Amino acid sequence: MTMEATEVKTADSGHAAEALRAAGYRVTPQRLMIHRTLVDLGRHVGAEELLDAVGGRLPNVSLPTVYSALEALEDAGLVRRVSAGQGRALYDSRPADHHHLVCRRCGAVEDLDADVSLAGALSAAGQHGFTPDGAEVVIRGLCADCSAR
Amino acid sequence: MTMEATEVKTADSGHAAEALRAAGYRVTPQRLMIHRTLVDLGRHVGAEELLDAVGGRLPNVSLPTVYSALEALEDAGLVRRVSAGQGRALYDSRPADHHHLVCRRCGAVEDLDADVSLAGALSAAGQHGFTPDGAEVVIRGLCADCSAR
DNA sequence: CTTTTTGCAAATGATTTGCATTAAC
DNA sequence: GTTAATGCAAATCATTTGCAAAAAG
Repeated sequence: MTMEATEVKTADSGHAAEALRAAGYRVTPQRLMIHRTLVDLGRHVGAEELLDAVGGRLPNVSLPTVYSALEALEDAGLVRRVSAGQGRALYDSRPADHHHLVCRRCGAVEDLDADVSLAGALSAAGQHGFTPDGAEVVIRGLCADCSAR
Repeated sequence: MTMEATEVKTADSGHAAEALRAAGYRVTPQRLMIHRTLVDLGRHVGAEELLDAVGGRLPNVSLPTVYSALEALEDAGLVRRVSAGQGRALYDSRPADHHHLVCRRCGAVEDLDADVSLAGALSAAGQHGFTPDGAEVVIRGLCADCSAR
């Protein structure tokens, strides 16, 4: 037996709680549920959309709480904010660097797994005095749905 | 002699006018001046900042006109909108694909010229049913100014 | 017990829209 | 002349802030 059932609600809420604590944040049911819901949705969603999904699981969660939780989760390295190009920001439950496809028609953002060597770009960035945290490829165009129409 | 001086105010306003016309837009002094000002500024600016700069050259230009002109210019392929990650969008007078450095502290966006092969990423995108228009590398981190502090 | 987080309401800031007037074509 | 673009004022939308009550450590 490697996992205690007591006090552990789901496989990775323990991990999320630890990461929050490590980053100096308090662990609250709202933060855990917002994280879990984002993971379960498995796609890039905006704050309002996420609030709707959380609403069915925890009552009385407010939009400001969603924003504040996402900020804490991002700071704790559990979530990443993606600026799609449309007004609202989207949130991604995969914190590690990966590439994105951004639809110019509908604004959808999808993950793209591809092997690209960004070493050259990173070293060029360093020569500009820039200190990189991460790098990704962003491909703009039409998503499958919008291409079909 | 390859260029007529008559009716041509600056080296590329003729090009801008043609591109606008080709995209089905009317050519107005506001659109040309907004484009020219963005080119002259030579960096990534927001709509309000651009309005301020245009204000000294053409009187009574309004913010809605700046937004509408930028939309037309983008559609005509003369300008590119860059979603920095902060609230406001920034506009770039270099329409061709190129890479960006985005500062997570101050939100500044700089151009980065580096040779990166994105062929693999583009073909992976196609396999998702995605129709790419262009691709770039985005590097997040701290710009030279923010690194220094 | 102390400090952070929450929830609500209201504020902010960027961008967009409605509409009458003006300018392109 | 027709139709699109402008300028202004007002509306909209995402996100943030202020503050009292509740919860975390």
